Amino acid sequence: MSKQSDTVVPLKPPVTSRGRATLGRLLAAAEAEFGQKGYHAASVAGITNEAGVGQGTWYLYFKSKEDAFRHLVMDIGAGVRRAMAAAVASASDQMDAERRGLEAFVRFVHEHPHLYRIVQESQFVDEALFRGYYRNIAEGYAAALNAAAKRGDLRPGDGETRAWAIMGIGHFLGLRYAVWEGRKAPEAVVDEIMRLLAEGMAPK
Amino acid sequence: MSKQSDTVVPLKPPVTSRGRATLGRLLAAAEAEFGQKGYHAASVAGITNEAGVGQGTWYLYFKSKEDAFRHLVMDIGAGVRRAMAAAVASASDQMDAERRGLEAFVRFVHEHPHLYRIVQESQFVDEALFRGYYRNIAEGYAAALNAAAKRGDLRPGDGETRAWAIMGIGHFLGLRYAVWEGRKAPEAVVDEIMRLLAEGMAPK
DNA sequence: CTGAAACATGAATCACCTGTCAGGTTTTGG
DNA sequence: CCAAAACCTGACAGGTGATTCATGTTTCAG
Repeated sequence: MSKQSDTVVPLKPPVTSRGRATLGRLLAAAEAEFGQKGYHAASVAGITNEAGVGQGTWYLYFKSKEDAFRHLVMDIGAGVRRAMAAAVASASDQMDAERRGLEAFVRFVHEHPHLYRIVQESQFVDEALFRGYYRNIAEGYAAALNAAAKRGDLRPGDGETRAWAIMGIGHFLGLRYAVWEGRKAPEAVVDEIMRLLAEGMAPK
Repeated sequence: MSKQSDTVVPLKPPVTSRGRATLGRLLAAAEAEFGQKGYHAASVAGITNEAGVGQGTWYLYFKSKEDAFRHLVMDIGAGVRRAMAAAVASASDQMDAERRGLEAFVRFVHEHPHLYRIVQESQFVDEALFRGYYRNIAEGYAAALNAAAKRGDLRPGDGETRAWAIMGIGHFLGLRYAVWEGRKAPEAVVDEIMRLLAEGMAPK
């Protein structure tokens, strides 16, 4: 079913401005179609139709439907990491970084409403791609948490487990608010989450 | 694309034991096929073939491919809630319930490896079904957390936000260990998560 | 034992999809 | 301006898939 992700071939960029415009429309249409219908239900005909080009044009820019989908997933992953890294850069301490990261993530999802569905679908297209998406995020995150713990910015504890746990919290936060309700997370909710992350919820 | 979930018609159970056996094989085959390939890539022919029956037989038991899928999602949701409720029933206090619930969830996923993919796919088949799956779990959970806070078993705080946050943690815990590695979560990992939930990670 | 109800079949229908290709049109470098 | 390169097209070949249906076979109450 799914080919290995190392078969990805970078698409050579178009040379003319007409070509760049066409590619741009195709990418936008593909993101919308894949995001709305999922990988298998999305059709190349639907995408090219929405982009306003002939069906054959698709194959000037992508090796196949699967190839394009893979690029989309990797682009999205890179975008998430970039947005969060930027948001966290100016944090004063690690707990501040957590809040900024969480908010930046929800904001990114809000701006890329197809993100969840595309990433989720990737597991049916290429399992390695799907795992890689999360592992890439988790890896850098775990390292940051471990460094923070070492420097006393967090209580001692395993950064990897913490990273996956907080990713889970962020995932559902984004799902509920950005994806389902099309808005950013209410401040009270982020406050409550930060309280949970900072002090837990066990009675004293 | 996706019909409303209120059109679900309960399938009338077969009368003879032969019929019940056939339905059982069909359901098992459907769960495996949908779980491995996703909704759209799974085929009725593949399912009936795996179940060892003719293609037409499928339509004696299900109104359509979509109808069967819907039933599968609802069955899985009910199973998750039942397993977790049972695990939590004997807890001594709320933090104990958290640990038991988390472990029960990962155990359930471990025993139902197709759960994640089937639930994730449901959003492309019927969005309301997908949201309902999580909302159903969250609702009861939030109520339990609020009650625990009221009785002093947890620090004061919003149960709903806590419920979604902990669901997120559980989701990624199940994904990493039960789904990806086919095992239960290591005790050290659960310990670390419980520490995070109980006391947080901010420096004192 | 028997007739009606339940259950089973797989070929056929109709719809739709990916990827290709022969034959255009548009853009660009010189 | 002009030839070469880039870009575009949409019909078509070769498939797959969901659902129906005419024709059986099996089960069971009476």
